[in-house]
Amino acid sequence: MDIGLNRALMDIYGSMYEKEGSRHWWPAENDFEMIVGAILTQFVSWKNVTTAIENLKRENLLSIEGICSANIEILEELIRCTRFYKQKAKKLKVFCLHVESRYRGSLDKMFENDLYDLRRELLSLYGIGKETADCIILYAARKPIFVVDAYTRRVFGRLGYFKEDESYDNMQRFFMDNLEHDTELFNEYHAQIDGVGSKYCLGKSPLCPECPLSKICKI
DNA sequence: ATATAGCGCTAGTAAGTCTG
DNA sequence: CAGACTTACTAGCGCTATAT
Repeated sequence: MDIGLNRALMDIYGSMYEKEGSRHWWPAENDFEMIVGAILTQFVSWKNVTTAIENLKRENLLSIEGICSANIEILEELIRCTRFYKQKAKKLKVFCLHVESRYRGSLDKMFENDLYDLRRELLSLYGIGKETADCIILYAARKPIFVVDAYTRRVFGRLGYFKEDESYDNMQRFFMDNLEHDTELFNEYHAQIDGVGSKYCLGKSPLCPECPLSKICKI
């Protein structure tokens, strides 16, 4: 751990937190809803995910048994608003069938695995890449792993820490090497980056004057 | 004549992952 | 690596209808 970097990262965190307050991430009623959200939000804004989750709830399909037994075309229709709906319907099926067959439908049982075993297992499933796996580990299993994404790359790129095309692993290592491994900190830190990335640090015409990081930003 | 609200259209943008 | 997946929302624009 580099003490200077740790202090810089905690300063950045403090500036964001001070302006935004706690973000209470991830917004879901339970672990399973969180996981469904994580899969559906791939390359889609959160607003559309909310609609899809409401659809699933309305049809009483927002559960492992529900998804397992649901007709795939019905499922596709309910989550259509989250783009790539055919792939995503299949992804939900694959995940739920896996938990059903290997853990008798118990997420808690699955979460008893240690962090890196759980990560390997999630990554082996169709539809779960690094970001989704890490989101599930942090926000549902509540184990300390740092989630990075396109917002992280953009925000920290503009702060001068990352290249435009920095790899997922490099970004993740950067945070995990220089922060205390604490589930609550990782949770809130990612949520704060997400907030700044979607509210101020926009791709086109960012709103720098309002941004909590403007005083330490390079652009 | 000018202002403006409402509508339809287009282009750009949006929390990734898999396959070959 | 690039290509595939392949929807929804919205800002921005021109157009028209109605109000000043």
